[in-house]
Amino acid sequence: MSNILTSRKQDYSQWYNDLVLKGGLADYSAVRGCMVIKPYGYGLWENMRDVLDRMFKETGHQNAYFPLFVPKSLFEAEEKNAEGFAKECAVVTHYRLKTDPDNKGKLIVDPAAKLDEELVVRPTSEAIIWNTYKNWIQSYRDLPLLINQWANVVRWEMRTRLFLRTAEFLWQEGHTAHATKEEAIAETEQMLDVYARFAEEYMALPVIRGVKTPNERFAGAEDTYCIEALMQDGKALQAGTSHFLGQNFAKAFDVKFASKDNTMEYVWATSWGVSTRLIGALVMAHSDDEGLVMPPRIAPLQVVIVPIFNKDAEARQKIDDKAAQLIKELRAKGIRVKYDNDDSTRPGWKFAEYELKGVPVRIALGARDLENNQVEVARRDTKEKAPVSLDGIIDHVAQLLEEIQSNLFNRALAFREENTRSIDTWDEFVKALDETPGFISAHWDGTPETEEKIKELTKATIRCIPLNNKQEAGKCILTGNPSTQRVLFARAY
RNA sequence: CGGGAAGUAGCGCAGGCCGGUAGCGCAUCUGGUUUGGGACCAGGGGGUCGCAGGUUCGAAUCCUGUCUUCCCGACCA
Repeated sequence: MSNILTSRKQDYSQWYNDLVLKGGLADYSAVRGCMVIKPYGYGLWENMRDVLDRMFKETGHQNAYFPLFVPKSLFEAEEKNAEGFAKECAVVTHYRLKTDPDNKGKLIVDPAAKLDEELVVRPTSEAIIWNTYKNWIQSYRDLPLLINQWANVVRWEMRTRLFLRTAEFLWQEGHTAHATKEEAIAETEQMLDVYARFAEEYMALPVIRGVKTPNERFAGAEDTYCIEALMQDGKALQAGTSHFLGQNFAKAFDVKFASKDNTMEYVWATSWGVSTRLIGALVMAHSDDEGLVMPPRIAPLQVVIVPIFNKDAEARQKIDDKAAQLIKELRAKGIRVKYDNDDSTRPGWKFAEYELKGVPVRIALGARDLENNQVEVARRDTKEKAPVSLDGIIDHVAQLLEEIQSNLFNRALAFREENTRSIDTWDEFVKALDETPGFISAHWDGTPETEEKIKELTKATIRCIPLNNKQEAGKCILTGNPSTQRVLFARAY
């Protein structure tokens, strides 16, 4: 194990890679652009998934599963959606291999096994799902249809980065059908709210809720809502999206229902998703030069107990016994705890290792502590250490976990506020992007052309128009044309 | 897909120009001493040098192709 992490200042990208790889979240694989999610990273994803899944169910959704493959003819049915994803689709053209007659021990694609119709590996599942919904929806009584699926999808990206952009990723995608436009919009907003609450309350990640401009909209949507977060290098990251799809998919797949008035109407649709990209957001939002920093509520491991042994076997037994008791009591409180009594590494090594992994609370337990009826408690977020009496230690730890959770959120929020600037001139805008990156709140004349031009000139995009945005008259940062509100710009992942 | 860099033991690297028995540090294994911030001593194991061709008596080294990764662009959650 190499002990050296690249610092954020030195090379932010390398720091991120180091954390993901050395922190044991993921590994590269033999497949281009695809990563292996390791147990620690997958444990984190499981915790995130479990919370989200509960929130989805609490809002009336059910899980289902649809096929990985989408026949090309279905995929192309909704034109804009198909066009938007066409460039990055993996396509299955054959269903069989055979041994190579010219090269023993090797396989070739059997030309005789060509599919009549190619299968697209789903980059998103609207097509296959709406083709199915057609059969499930006849009457207004079948609505609303509220379905979520946990799945993998494939997008053949040109440039990949662990968790942030991989060719295959895990996500959930909700797909709902409604009788009215208003109800569908309410669903879109409700799910955005679920995502925002999840990000803020569980990931300790403050997010801006907003609406995308037409340029940045999901292919096939009428409106795309999003949550946007700010990373420590001042770049924005889209952490989740919720789309109001109008009747686009209903029309493309002919999904109609008989209303109460006995008229045939197209249903109104939404879709919404978050992915393993959230893990990338988590890493970049909270971690430091010592390693990962996990928010307690979703940390795979919340507390680690490190024994400090010495030669005295009797003292050792006492430490083991006390640790066993602490674990029992912490687990009774629902706290995820591990006792690391591996004798092949010394305490200092373990301290560094669990800091790298971002375990929120570390308890060191030695003979000296037991004599004083105390333990040493260290918190990962501030790296503070303090002796704590064994009387009431369980409550102390439980409370400390909550404190760390809110501290991480407050810290990230303060960072975002420090790095959100209101700017009114083009020169300052350009200068800020290079010198003090972050969110920039600025006026925009509302045209796609201007947005495109700004992107060309600065690589900054409009991250969103914040919900409940204050209306104020102003002049567009680029063109000087009149504007009615500020929008949020940033360079983004 | 364009530009740059790289692939040699689990990890990090040297060797390559000038072809001739594959090396170093960490990790690992065994034994011992240790344990309050990445321990120490002694001994051992592990690599067809990314892959495929070619040149050669002989290739990690020279040539061609190919795959993968990283960084910078274009694309994107």
